[in-house]
Order: sequence, then C-alpha cells, then structure tokens
Amino acid sequence: MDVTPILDGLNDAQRQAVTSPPEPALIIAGAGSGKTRVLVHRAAWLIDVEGISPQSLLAVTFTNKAAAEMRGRIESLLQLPVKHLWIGTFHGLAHRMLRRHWREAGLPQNFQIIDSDDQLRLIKRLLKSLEIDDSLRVPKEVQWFINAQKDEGLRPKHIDDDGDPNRRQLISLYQSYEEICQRGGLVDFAELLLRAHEVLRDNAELLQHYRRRFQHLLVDEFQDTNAIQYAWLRLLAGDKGIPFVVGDDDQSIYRWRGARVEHIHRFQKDFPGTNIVKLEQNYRSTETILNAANAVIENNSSRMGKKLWTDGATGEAIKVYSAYNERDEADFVIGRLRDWINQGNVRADAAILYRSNAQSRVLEEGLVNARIPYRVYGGLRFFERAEIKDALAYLRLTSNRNDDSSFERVVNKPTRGIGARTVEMMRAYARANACSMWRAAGAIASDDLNGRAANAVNTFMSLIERMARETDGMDLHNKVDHVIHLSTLIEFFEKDKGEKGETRIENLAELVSAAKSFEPDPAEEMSPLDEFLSHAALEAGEGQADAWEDCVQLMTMHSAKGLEFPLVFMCGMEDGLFPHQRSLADPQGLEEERRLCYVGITRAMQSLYITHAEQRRLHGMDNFSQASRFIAEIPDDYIEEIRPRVQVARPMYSSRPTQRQRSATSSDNELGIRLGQQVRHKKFGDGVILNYEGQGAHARVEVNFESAGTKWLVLSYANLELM
DNA sequence: TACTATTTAATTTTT
DNA sequence: TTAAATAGTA
Repeated sequence: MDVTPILDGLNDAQRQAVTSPPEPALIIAGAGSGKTRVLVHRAAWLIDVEGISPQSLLAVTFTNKAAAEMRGRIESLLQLPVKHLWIGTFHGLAHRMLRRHWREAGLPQNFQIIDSDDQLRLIKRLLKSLEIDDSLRVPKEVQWFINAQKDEGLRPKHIDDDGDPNRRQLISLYQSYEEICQRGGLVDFAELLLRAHEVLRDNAELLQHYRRRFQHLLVDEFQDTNAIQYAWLRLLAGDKGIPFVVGDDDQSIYRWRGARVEHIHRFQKDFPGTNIVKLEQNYRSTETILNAANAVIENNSSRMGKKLWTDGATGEAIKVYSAYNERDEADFVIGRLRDWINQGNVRADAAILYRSNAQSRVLEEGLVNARIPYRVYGGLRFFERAEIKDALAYLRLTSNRNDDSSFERVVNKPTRGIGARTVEMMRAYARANACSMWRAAGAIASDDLNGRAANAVNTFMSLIERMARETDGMDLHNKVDHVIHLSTLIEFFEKDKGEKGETRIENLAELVSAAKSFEPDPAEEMSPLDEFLSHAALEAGEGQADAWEDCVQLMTMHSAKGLEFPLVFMCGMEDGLFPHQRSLADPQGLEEERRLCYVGITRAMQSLYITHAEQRRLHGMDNFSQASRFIAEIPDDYIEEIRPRVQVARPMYSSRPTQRQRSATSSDNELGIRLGQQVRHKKFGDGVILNYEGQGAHARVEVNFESAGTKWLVLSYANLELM
C-alpha cells in the first residue's frame, strides 16, 4: 500500500497522530496546527491503510459546516465518495439514530425538532397556562434550567430540589414541559442528545449493534463536549471502541453552555493507556503573534500545557492603540483598513473582532461613512426568520396535528378571528384533558364557543385538513408552495408597509426554492417533508445572503473561532468589556475570557491590531475604563504602541499608561489616581473619578459620587480612599 | 385588534 | 442608547 498521499506533507507530530495504533488517542491541537487535517488524514489512514470499512467509522463535529468540510476533505483525499461513513454533528447523528429507532426511543414516527425560539415560546405559554407570573426573565430562566439539566443528562426525577421551593417549581416546570413535548411529538436540541443516549443505554441490542458497527470514533473540538455528549460517546465506545479525539483545552470558550474542558482530563482516566499527541507547530501566524498568544494563555492555571511555535517569520509587532473613545477607535480601525485596501489587499482578508455584538454599531457607522463594504456575522439565519417559521408551522401541522408549538404560532396568523380568549379556552381544555391544542380546538368549537368563534376555529381546522389533503402525494416543493398559498401568508405580509413585507414575501419564495433543491435521503425512514422540516431545524442556514462579496468581516471573538485572517483588529480591549464584567467575579470565568482572548489573537496571520478606548459610551452612559488586563499580559517586546493623535487637553492621565509609565511603579502616578478609579469619601460616600488636573498639592479630581453627585475635590484635602 | 407609550435591562451561540 | 416586551389606548 502506498501511504504517500496520506502522510505526505504532514509534520512529525501530525504523522504520529494520524498513524497512531488502534488505541484511544487524545490529540491536543493548538490553534492553526492542522487539527482538521489530522482528523481527515486519520480517517483516510484507517480506511486505506488499516483497511477499516468506512461503515465502521463515526466522525462527530459540532457544526454542520465542520461536518461538511470533513466529509469533503476525506472524499478528495481518498478520491472516492464515502457514502456509508457517518459524519455529522452530535445533534445530527443523534437525530439519525432517533429516526431509525423512534419506537425504542418512545417517540412518534413523525416527531419534530424545535429550536430554542420555539422552546422559549412553549415555556412562556406553559407559564401563562399555569398562571405563574412571568416578569420577562422567568421564561428564560426556566429554559436555561431545563437545558442545563438535559445537558447534564438529567430527567426531572433525577433532580433533587434540595428543599428549595424555587428549585422545586423549576423541576415541576421541567416535568410539565416534558409532557407537552411528548404529547406533541416535539424534541428540542438537548432532548435529541439525551434521548439518543437513553435509547442506547436502555436497549442492549441496539447498543450492541452500534458498538459492533462503530469501531472508531473520531471527535472534533473535543473540549466543547458537554456531559451528555461525552456520556453518549463513552457509551458508544464501550470497551472495544476506539476514540480518537482532537481538541484544544486553551480554546474552550463555551463553558456557559455546558461544555466541559475537564473531559480532556477525564478521557485519559476513562480510557487508560490513551496515546497523547500534542500539535504545537503553527502554520498560521507570525512568531510575534504566537509568542503573544502563548504569553497570555500562560496566565491560566490547570492547562494541559502547550506552546505554539512556527518555522515562519517573526513578523511585525502587534500594534496597540489607545483611543480616546469608541468613535476614535472606529476611526483608527477604518484608517488602517483604508491603508490595507489601498495597498491592494482583499477586504475579506481583514476581520474586526469584538467581545459583544453591541460594539459593532459604531464600527458599522464608520464603515458606512467610509464606504467600505462589510459583513456582520451572527444575527437571524434563514430558517429562523419569522415568516419562514410561520410557513414551516403550517407544514408541520399538516404532518402532525398535535404540534402545539406550531398550532399556537399560526392559529391566528393571518388574523382569522381567533383571539386571545378563544386560545386561552383551548389551553385550559388541553391542560385539563392532557390533550393537544388541536383536539382541544375541535372539542371547544363544537361545545363551548359561540357561533362566530366556533366558526373561526372550524375554518382554521378545515384549512389545515385541506392543506394536508390537497398536498398529499405532491413533490416537496409543490407541497411547500401550495401550503404557503393556502395559508394566505403572502397576502398577510403584503399589508406590511415598506420593504419589510417585501423581503418577507421574497423569503417565502426562497423557501420554495430551498425545498426544490433539497435532496431527501432515501435511506431515511421518514417522509421528505419531515426530513425537510428536521433539516430546517438542525441547519438554520446562512446568516447573511451576500457572503460572496469582497467585504471586511465583523464578528464576535466567539464566532471567529476556527477562522483565520491576514489582518485582525481586536477592539474594545478594556477591563469590564473584555474580560467582561460578568465574568470577572469568578476565576473560572476570567480564565475562559482569557482563552477567548487567546482565540482572538491566534486568528491573526500577519498583522494584529489591539485597540481600546479610554472612554466608552455604554448603555447611553459615558464610562471610563482601563485597558484590558490581557494587553498587559503581552510582553512589551511584541508590542508597538501607536499614539498619533495630538495630546488631548484633558484627561491628563490616560487610563492606559504608556510604556514608560507602565514599567515604573504606579506611585509616580500620584496616589494611583486613574480615570474610572473607584474611590470613597468620608462624607460623600462611594464614587468614580471622572477627571483629573494639576500636579502635586494643587491636584484636583472630579468625582462622581453615587449619592452626592459630581464634585471637584482637592486631592490633598479630600482624603480619598482608593477602592 | 392594531398602534403607541412606557418600562426594563443590557455577554458570548450552535444545534 | 436602544431594543424588546408589555401595558394602555383608539
């Protein structure tokens, strides 16, 4: 066997990983170290060299994009389509299993997947029906609680209320939520994983079957697995399965949604004799950038330990710019972008990264003024748009009348005289009789409702029946088209004034063409419609349409993970923003922020700009802030400070000390007075320093006191206590 | 039922 | 500041 094509061009560590013996393996793959490459080549190695059948491989990723990329790359490496190779996201694979074994899983054959938006609506309705006051925040808390429990693999009966009545209520809500979902044949994202785990755990034969089938389990982004995903993997692996997991503990940034880096350590215990390979050679960034990243991440404890290095050039210094405020920051970024573009570079090679989405606004304004095309990542995706979800809800009802989530969504959309009162009656009936809204609607219409309301309900029900009848046997796209027309959603949106309604109608047309180009998998045991609906939920589609245009990329540091750009700006690098205020409280939170910073830095290939503003308007208030502590963690050698602007008259002391000031002790900054510094005054109480002027004995500070308002005080008399 | 005023809160996001 | 959700009004 000629193994050249598989091993060619791999470095020693990569080769060691790819050719590792058929034993559990843990690959610690630093940013830009060829992680996907190793995974792809490992699969090819197993198939081509070890002679493993593609059927015996299971490859798991977190995103559809990663799954598609992996499949494509394996196929091009092996030069043949690998049909029976299971590659997919955790959710996609769990879904596949549940479709095949819906009976064992206790689900109706035509169960539907609900996304987080559907889930939240369902919970809101549940709270309303139980007359629990929802002060807006409660539904989200309930949703968070339910998902967190499911992520941990827990059912209501497994959870202890610790004698806490609040917790007891959450558990009982979880229970009720479960009942509603079960009744309607609805499965949320976390439920997919939980059920897939349970169906294997509780069915010895099934488990046997899959264990025998999947000898090798390849896992991408292993540091992002949550408890239930890890449990599923372990169950599937059993004693004989061979997991090959790739991850980077330093890039774990999703703890808040259940991911546990600890699984990396746990893996070595659960699979004794694990082969560990570290990929530390980086093919992306300059040495300077890597050194900076290494220096920052070194401040974290409990790491596996890893140091990125490169064969490549040292590269230019990291530029740090202290802006006066967020507009100045945007101006600076845009100025540099202009230079970059004028030098003949491609706009799409430049990315502006920030911690939170709200920061994009000022940057966007600047870009619009400068006429620089840009694209903002994130936001609503195609299948998440309201009009699309409305159309899908009609489709879902034709497939499954008991889908309460869809029922409530469209029962009065377009308006057909089924108001809140009528719906409320249905809810009450449904709850009392433990039945679906559909059944409740039928019962109420014939008994309790007055003529007009009953008529409206009957019209709606026969509309759905008519949709189901008339589209029976139609091609998927004709079905979608027909249902949209019968729903009169188009007429409904035509009434929307302006461009909004137009876009909605265009999107509905787009939905039909999405259905047209959708290719159902004949191997799946479900109707093309159900498959299309599942696809819509599992793969919400692209965020923005004009992705192909050459434009500057704007995104959060989170969404930048996995991407790389020759030119990167990290904006808003201020304490409180990044690391975020809400992460500062616990050390774990701070460490995760630091990992996020590490992710940000390692996105840059050639040039990295770090900017922060001394003053930033947040929530309509001007705030003073200090440079992010992460900037100080980068050794000065790698930094070039940029301060081109004329000295601003006041503030005389910037929040970010210059290089020289930083190396000296803070005592030469008088008492350590900084803008934004919290102080306490005997009489006026707590406050924040807004301004400062003068030297020595004449020095005065302007302090904004919480209760006493803003005052100028002479430092030498005020006796301020630093907080 | 639809529109308008008021209130409230404010990371990160994929499936 | 501003976006979203609710409460109040026509």
